[in-house]
Amino acid sequence: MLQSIHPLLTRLERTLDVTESERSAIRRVGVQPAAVEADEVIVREGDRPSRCFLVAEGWAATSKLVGHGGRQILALHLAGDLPDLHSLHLTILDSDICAITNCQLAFMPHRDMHRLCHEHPRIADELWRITLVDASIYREWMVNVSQRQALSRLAHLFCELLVRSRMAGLAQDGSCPLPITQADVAEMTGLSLVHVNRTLQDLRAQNLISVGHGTLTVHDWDRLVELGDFRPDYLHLSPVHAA
Amino acid sequence: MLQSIHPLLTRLERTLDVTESERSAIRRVGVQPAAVEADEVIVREGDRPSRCFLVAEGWAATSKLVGHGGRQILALHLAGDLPDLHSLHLTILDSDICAITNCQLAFMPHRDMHRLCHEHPRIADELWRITLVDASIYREWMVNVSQRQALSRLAHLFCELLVRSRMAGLAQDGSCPLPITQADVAEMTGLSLVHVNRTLQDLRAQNLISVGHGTLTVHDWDRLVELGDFRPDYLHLSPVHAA
DNA sequence: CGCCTGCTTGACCTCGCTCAAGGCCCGTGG
DNA sequence: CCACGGGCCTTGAGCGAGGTCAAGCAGGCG
Repeated sequence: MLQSIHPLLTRLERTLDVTESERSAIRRVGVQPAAVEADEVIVREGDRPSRCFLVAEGWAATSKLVGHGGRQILALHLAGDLPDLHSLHLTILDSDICAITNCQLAFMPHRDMHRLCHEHPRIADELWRITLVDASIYREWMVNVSQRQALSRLAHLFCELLVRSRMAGLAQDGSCPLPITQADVAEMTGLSLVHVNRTLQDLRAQNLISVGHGTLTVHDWDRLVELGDFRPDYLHLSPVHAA
Repeated sequence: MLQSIHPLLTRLERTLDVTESERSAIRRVGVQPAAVEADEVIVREGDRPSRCFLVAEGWAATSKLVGHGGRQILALHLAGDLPDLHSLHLTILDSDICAITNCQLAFMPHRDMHRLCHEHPRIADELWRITLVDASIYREWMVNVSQRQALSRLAHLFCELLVRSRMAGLAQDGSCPLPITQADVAEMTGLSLVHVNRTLQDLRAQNLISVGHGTLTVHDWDRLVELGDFRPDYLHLSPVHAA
């Protein structure tokens, strides 16, 4: 159990004004660190976990396999995210969560989390809120995959990634890490790998972005936002971050 | 304020073993009934509601407008559902919610809901869980619109509708109300109206279902499940209902 | 009777998929 | 130092699921 920098505390302080008594309660939540390799499955559909985890470093993804062999990435998790927070109240997992890059994780027992919630309703509310923001992102992704053309779809994804990276403290102005392959992008957007490739070339040719070598750089934010029909309200940023 | 049959109580008793003291606390949540006509907007993207509502009767839908004029239906709400429960912790709504049929609604002030949650953590947890099940359904819908072919996509939708209608006490064996137009189905599945029409004909021709006149009848549940790649775990039914 | 909403059909087109092959980069081992 | 292999990215060619446009039809209601 870390004393000075508890990962959950770090995360909560991003969006909540944590009091001193809350702070020490959070520190009492047990933490079991773990390192996983890229492509490793962290938790699997059908699991009944007794703990949940926070991504301290790296990228993870929630995904589902489909009947005919396809896979859909449903959510991306950056540093500070709690990919299976919902397991606190849903006993059986309905999707896989796997590491996209090498990750540092912090596992925390459900028991401790429940105690924390019941002793500190403000924290319970904030954790609840976090799961609601996740749900809001699902809604927007659904619109993305079902309504937007390939070009807008990728534009929207990159807009979101830049904003969220910035929130996680990973970006500098127009650039953020993008440690994913084109195949991953295909699974996030429901496009084929080949078409993702061609669409990326289109975005590059229009001088909107550069992607490659693990980095995304946005050259023309306004046009990318326009093209991607990106309105960030669905991220429910606190006014501080939206600014 | 209803005494004997409070709509929230009715809903919670479906999935929670409500104690006597909880019961009376729930009854203290103010209820303002309202009737809305089909196609009326109930709450709108950008609103900052100070109350949330339960669908007592009828069908409602959460939807978003897209840049180029399209609309995506993101969720369906049947009797007993709480379409904007997330407004308890997200101040600004990110989608519209509108009535599909004429609806009876029960509005409940956030203030009362928050008091209920803080005095009765089990209820707070159950309401949290309800929002998590909604999120799980978003995940599955995302898979549906992005990965399955039109035929499977509709099959999956109808499987879900029958199961959920049954949970809401609206179905009898293979049949349930389906008070929606083909245009609505198109907006739920991300298909064009024309293609929905043809795909429905295909489903009918295969003797899997009958649709029309406001009713859905499933003739061959097993084959429909197979075709729709339908695995109901994502609905997180309590074992009681899953049976 | 006439209209409006919802369903159906036909014809044509296109966005994105599939299959297949080739290129680039980098790490490994001989 | 070079050969080899494996990810990952790129390109070409052909095809098909589903979109779009346009029109006609059926039934319920004022």
